Amino acid sequence: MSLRLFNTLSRQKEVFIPLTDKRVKIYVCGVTVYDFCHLGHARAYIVWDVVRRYLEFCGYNVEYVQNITDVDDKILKRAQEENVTITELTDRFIQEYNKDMASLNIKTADRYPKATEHIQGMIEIIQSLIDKDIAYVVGGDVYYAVQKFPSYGKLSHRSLDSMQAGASGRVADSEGEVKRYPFDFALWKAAKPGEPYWSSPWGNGRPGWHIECSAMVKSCLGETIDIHAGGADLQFPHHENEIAQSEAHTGKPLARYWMHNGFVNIGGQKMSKSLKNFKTIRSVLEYYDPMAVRLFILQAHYRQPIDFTEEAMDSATKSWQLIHEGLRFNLDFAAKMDWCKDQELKDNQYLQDFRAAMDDDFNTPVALSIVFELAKILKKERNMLEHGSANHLNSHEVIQIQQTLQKICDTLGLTAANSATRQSGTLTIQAELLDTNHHINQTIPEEEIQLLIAQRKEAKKQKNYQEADRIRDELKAKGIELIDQKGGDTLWRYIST
RNA sequence: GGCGGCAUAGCCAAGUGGUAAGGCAGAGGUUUGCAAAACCUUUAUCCCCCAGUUCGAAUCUGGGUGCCGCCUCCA
Repeated sequence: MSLRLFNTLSRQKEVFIPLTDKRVKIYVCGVTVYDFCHLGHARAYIVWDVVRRYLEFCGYNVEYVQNITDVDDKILKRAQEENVTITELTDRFIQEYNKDMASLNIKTADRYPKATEHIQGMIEIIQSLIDKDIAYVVGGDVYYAVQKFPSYGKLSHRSLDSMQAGASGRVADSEGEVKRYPFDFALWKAAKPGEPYWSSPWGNGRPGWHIECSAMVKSCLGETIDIHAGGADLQFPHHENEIAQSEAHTGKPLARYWMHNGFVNIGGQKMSKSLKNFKTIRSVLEYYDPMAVRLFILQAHYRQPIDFTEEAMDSATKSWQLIHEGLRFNLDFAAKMDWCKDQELKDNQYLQDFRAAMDDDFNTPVALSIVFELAKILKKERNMLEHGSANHLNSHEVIQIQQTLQKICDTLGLTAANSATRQSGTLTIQAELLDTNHHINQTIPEEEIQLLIAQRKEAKKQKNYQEADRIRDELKAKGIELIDQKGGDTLWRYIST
């Protein structure tokens, strides 16, 4: 089996063959840092994170570059509104971006080039396009003449004719039109008074939006890369224009594979800046576990739209608990099982099924069905033990299943590490695990819980069920759940959310 | 107007020619003083509608209906 992925260029699934054996160069269009990240960003970067992790799982050496747009009209506007410099503004939101990504367990890119650090590279490309008579200067602006690039439209599969016919009203009426042709786009914009600027052969100004990616791809990864990815909304015009710039400049294909992720909808409607219906990542994380968010996103295929609803998130939250319990198995039961460490993970049917799913254009919903299967086995074993029954798988089998689950979850970026969970009161729990759960409402000391449990046991013995139930209710109100075992013993744990 | 996507159980969602994965929710049972937790079992004769191709279609073809997106800053 080999990896096949959907290439926007051909609109087909293609076998993935990297430019250089065992190395993959990926460039992902990053954020414009003038505001908090929203769920759409979460989806995009989770999806590309999984693509990257899977390629690494397959043994590729992945070079992952994601740019930061730190100069553009919106940044300028926001900086003016807040009366700060653009650097102050962008530095702040880069920090916020990093926090959001870390909470979602998104691996950091190998490089985060900033637009402002690549102005010289942009100027060089623009100059070469002018020299080739593909770009033209008007006043202090420079525009790209799309009609000079014969394959313009090949990515988004549209022709200049059809766009002009359709856009009718919109195309003609832009203010102060100095372009020779409606779909020509800016490579360089002359600075208006009071705006930050860089000097250039065409006067003081700043780069257009699209040119930065052309310059940064070239500088960081080279003239042709393997995968160029981004949200579906970047397909046109952003990526189309990048292709026009880079390929006219180098004469070589910019990327072999173009991948685009679907949107996040809110109540069936696209979440967007203009509709003002977007939800920020941190506002969502106030209510939901970050891994539930990841699961919510990976439960649909990356090219399909997903609808963010409370119901879907509740479902994902509960689903995550199942996986989480599977992942926690080794932590909770390492001491109980006849645990042989350092056992090597052997290839098995689950891993093969996982590969088959992911090889088919990153079919994470199917991959997750395998995760659920594994997690259920472990959860069951765990509960058998917790409820005092004997386990029925031998430790060797359990370890293999545990490690398989761990491996697959690592590849999907699902981790138990930064996720709150229930915690059992009487079972051996490793210190490191306790550390991760300190934010759980630790309201009552353990001794007190044990005392109440003992009192309840005594009440039950005397058939004083009213008192026994009262104690049970009292603990429940404090977030503690009792588990009566078969032999008459009682365990406790925090109620899972 | 141009281009594209989607329509599968109460909800979410795979499958894309061989007789419906998975998650959530629901139901029944075992257990229990009663619960909870847990465990076991179970939940679409059918995949928007019509016609066609085929031994056979949710899956292919033609037509229809509905929803959504891109063409404008956007992940």
